[in-house]
Amino acid sequence: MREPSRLRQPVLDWYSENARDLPWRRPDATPWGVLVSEIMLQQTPVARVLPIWTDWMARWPTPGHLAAQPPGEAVRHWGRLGYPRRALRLHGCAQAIEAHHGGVVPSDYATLRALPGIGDYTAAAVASFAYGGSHAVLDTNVRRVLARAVQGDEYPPNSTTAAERKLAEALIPPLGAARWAVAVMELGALVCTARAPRCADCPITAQCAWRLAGKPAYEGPARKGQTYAGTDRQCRGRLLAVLRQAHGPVPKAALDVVWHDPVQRERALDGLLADGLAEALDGDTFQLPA
DNA sequence: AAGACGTGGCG
DNA sequence: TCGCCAAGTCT
Repeated sequence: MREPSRLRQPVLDWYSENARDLPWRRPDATPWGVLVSEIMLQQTPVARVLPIWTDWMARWPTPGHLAAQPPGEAVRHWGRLGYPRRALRLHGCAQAIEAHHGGVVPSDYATLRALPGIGDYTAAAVASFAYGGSHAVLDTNVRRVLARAVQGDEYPPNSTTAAERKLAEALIPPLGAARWAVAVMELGALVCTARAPRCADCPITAQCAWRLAGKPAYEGPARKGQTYAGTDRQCRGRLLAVLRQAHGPVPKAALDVVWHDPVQRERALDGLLADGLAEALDGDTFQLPA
């Protein structure tokens, strides 16, 4: 990018006019609120996160509040957000923050990155959005916008490459890195979408390499389609739903009725136990982890 | 390093 | 209808 500002300024101006009013973006949002939102937003649409986040923050307004609860309560109030191991990891974050960081969400990337469930993206996002840090924030939205606008490809590579990271870092403005990061993400989420991009509403359509090339179809390897019906994942979801709603010990018979195949059912239950999402009181009774 | 890991809405 | 996709992380 010879002139990063050719890309940045229009996106920043667009964001000023089109940013959604999300609670974790408001001035009164705490670093804890930002961290909670980022974990919840992993692979999960904003609309589904909103009500869970609101309930969660009212219930546990600080890491200390959550850390004082058994992990099963985090899993219970995670509801049907999906990927419930995130609830366990968020609980782990709260405990680590209490035990090792004085109850304060860390502000530097490396410390955040060491917390459970916090990878490259989330560490960069929390450091940027909660503390105004300057990092390359590479999520699926940003990767797609850069793939199109700069590389001229419809989609980014299947996994993040060094080239993508280098490009993202080159685009970080000297001032206002966090606002730039959230602005590109928002553009990817609202306009430069995966399926049917709204190029007519795009602030950088004039300089978008992909559009200028005539929107050539994606050529890379097919992205892995995720099946769900009939999988262990679906089975685990059914079993965990029973435990979540139970508010107490659940006899095995109550789990047996939600999945027909006993082999798969046993495997899924063992998986939940191994993951710490459930625990056995005895051989025949189960509950969320206390 | 490919695959596991939830769930539901949309085109 | 049904496959694709959503602010990824971990092993």
